[in-house]
Amino acid sequence: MATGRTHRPATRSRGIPEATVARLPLYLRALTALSERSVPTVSSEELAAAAGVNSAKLRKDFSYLGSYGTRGVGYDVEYLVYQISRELGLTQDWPVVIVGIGNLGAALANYGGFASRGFRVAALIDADPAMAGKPVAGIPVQHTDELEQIIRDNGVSIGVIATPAGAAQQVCDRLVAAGVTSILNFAPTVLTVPDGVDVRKVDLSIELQILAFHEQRKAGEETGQTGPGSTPPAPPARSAGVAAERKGPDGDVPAVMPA
Amino acid sequence: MATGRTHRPATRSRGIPEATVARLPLYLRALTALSERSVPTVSSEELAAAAGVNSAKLRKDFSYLGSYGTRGVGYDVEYLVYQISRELGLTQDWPVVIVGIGNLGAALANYGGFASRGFRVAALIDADPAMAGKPVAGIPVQHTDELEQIIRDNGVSIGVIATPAGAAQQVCDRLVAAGVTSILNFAPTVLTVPDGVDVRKVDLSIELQILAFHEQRKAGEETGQTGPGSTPPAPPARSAGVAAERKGPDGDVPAVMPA
DNA sequence: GTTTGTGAACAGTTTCACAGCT
DNA sequence: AGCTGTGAAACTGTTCACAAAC
Repeated sequence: MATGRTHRPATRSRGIPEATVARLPLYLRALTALSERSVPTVSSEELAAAAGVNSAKLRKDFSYLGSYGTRGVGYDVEYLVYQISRELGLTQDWPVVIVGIGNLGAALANYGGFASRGFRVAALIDADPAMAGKPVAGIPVQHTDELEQIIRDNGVSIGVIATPAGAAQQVCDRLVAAGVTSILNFAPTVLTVPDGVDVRKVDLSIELQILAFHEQRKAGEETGQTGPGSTPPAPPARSAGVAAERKGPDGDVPAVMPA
Repeated sequence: MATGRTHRPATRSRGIPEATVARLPLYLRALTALSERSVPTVSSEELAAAAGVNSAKLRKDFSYLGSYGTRGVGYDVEYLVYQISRELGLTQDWPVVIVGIGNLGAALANYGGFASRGFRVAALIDADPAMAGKPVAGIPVQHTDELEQIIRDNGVSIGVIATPAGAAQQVCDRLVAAGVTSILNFAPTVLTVPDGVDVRKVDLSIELQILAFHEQRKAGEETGQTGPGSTPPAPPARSAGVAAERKGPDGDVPAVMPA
């Protein structure tokens, strides 16, 4: 076994299945919209439609939280908003730091949905000394040297990494050492963290590749073809032992096929 | 049944499980890194470690693609890069449009990982006439009026929505009507699309809420408490019929608990 | 001896369908 | 009559463990 865990152990936290937890924010958003329109109660059918899931799933999900509905009537919107908020831990506020204030980090800092819902941007941190003091989204950027201090002074337990891939693991290690136990990673790298630290990743490039897979399938269905017949698949070296005849001195991969 | 599907039908596409498809980009990234270091072969154990999964899972995943390894040796890096790229449809290039060039849209346009791996930003589109013509990441922003024209002229089948939530469904409808069949949605809304259109969403706020849930659980374990005892849970109105006594005239929800 | 590929066991998730409460 | 809450069934995904290939 290696130095640290890479994946959280799918911890069926407190009896609530992970898949359910991942949907609670969706329900909460739909409920908040209903609440703003002063809708008093909602049925599982209506709420499920608003959240984009089916109603049986929604009822099962809510059953893990307790019996918060009324048979023959539906769910009290306000009450459910409160219960889900509480379950998600949104009745307290969570100071977060964003590390890496490039294009993406700045966009995140400016993102409204961040500030709402109990999350507060406690600090913006960047390695570039030239950025120090410059305000982004009204918050002055601080230098990476201050990272540990900032984490401790603000009691930060959630960190957002928006650095280049090369810096992400190092930043992650420092965040964890300073006491952060939840990390949202936007850098395209696999982070290794100790047990007890949660990592979630958001990866644009991965999402696009998944879409491309399905897109290709759709196209292939129409024409009966699997893909465009470009270079034929180079067969793996068949001679025993050394299998690396094909790799040229430049070591460059045609992974992306420029054309 | 409503006007359109909200969820793709979990289509176990071409025999490859969805969960496996979602990990292929991860393997590809790890393999590309190995390839750049001119590593000729890799074992399932090593590659799994680099991708942050366990080796049994990786072998099972690869078994869906075919038998591309050599027992006693491992996998040929170059060959596997090619096979996965092809499976994901990355041997062709995919023109994408980004709609909504605010902070986030601009960050996405500037994101390097976008341009690599077969994705090409074909156009940037924004509703603000003042932005039209202004170059972002070297690409001039075009007005929403041109959307249909752009999609068709460039044969775009993948669209990225980075607009405010309120505009997202409308933009989505126009993209779909113009021929887009895969959408990556950054707006915090549930999109409704017809059958045959894939939607993937990236939602910062949801990810943070999931982290908060686990974070709260960790805190609760230490102290034996479930949460901070703020306002006691308002009981659901017990009288039959009208259940909305508590909602004030401003209709604002205490979902977020300012303190 | 090493490492893949895979059937079989296990675990988690979704859907069904209906009993039970209002 | 209407809608929730939930066992049971069906399905999907993961892990185990070992035979087969090198």
